[in-house]
Amino acid sequence: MSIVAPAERPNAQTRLAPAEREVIEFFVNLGRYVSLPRSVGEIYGILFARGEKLTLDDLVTQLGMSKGSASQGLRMLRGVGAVRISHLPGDRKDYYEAEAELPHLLRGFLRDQLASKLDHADRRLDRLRTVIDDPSSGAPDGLSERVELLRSWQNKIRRIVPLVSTFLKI
Amino acid sequence: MSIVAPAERPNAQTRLAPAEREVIEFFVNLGRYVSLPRSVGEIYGILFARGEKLTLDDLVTQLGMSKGSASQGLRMLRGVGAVRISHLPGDRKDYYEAEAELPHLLRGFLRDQLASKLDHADRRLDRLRTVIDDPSSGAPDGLSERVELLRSWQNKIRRIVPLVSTFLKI
DNA sequence: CAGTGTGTTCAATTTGTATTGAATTGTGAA
DNA sequence: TTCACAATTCAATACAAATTGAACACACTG
Repeated sequence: MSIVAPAERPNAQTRLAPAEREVIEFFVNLGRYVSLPRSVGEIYGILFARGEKLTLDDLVTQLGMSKGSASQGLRMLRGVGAVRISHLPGDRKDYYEAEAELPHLLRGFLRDQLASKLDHADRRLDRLRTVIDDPSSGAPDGLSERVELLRSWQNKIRRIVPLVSTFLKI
Repeated sequence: MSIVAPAERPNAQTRLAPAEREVIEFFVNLGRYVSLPRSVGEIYGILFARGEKLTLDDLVTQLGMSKGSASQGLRMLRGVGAVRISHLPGDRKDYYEAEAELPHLLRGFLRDQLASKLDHADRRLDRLRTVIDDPSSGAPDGLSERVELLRSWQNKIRRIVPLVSTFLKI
């Protein structure tokens, strides 16, 4: 009985140049701060490092990740405008490249992420107020004042967004 | 053989007033945006809702969480200055209350979280540059220019922080 | 001291999130 | 149509993070 050596599966990361690996790790780290999955950071990282258009299949082989991950990661990145999609004539593949302009990236983030979250918090605060105003809700002393404080925070934050936007010339 | 009914363990959440539950959920949600564990949001939430000093044991019984969670959650909240600790004469317990002033909270966040992360990114960028400058790193064409772009982002973000701070009168 | 009432630690468990890959859908070409 | 290829979906799995609770450490008290 002979023992078959495990197939030499070339760990995909191996073929990346050191410089590329470093850039990828940079974005993976950056993504962690906003709790993005590693795969998303990797995808943006390699697109940023290469500075050229890559296909889903390129990502799969170069990064050694599954098609599923690549597909979902690209969807997220498209969603916030961090990658652009394009096509080559006579080629059915989708080609992706990194959007590297900070203003563009931030605009996407402010619009898609922050705005919707602020709205959600608004609705939640409204509901909170009606609950508290109901005498049977058992609201502790002074709670409604503290909730008004929350609303004033909310308003301040809303006024900051355009301030930051103009500073960044978005 | 008689079947003993399961002990009537009053689900701790039950004793919370509706208004309190609503406030707690608000902060749990808020915390999710910055990926804080639910327990942390709950702790800050009940402290905010009550507006009075509570002990670790109060949190355990009122929120129905373990001592371990309460202890660790409080440590984190203390760390960013979101709760204040105090003591009563002749009482060994620690009493906690929520810091409800936005400026104070943001100051803690900016200092402890953002600043250290920007520094970390700085170091990472420096390393990235040295790697790229090494000709054997296999850096793709134009990468060093794109990395310089990253540095300019970084600088812009650094200039925004004081801007926001003054606007919020921190 | 021993005893009691605190808060903390951390290995084990539970819960939650990301990733995989086979099945599926969509689409253009022949 | 059917074929061939590309991307997406999603149930199963692997992985990561939060929570538990019992053991521990500490410090005041009698």
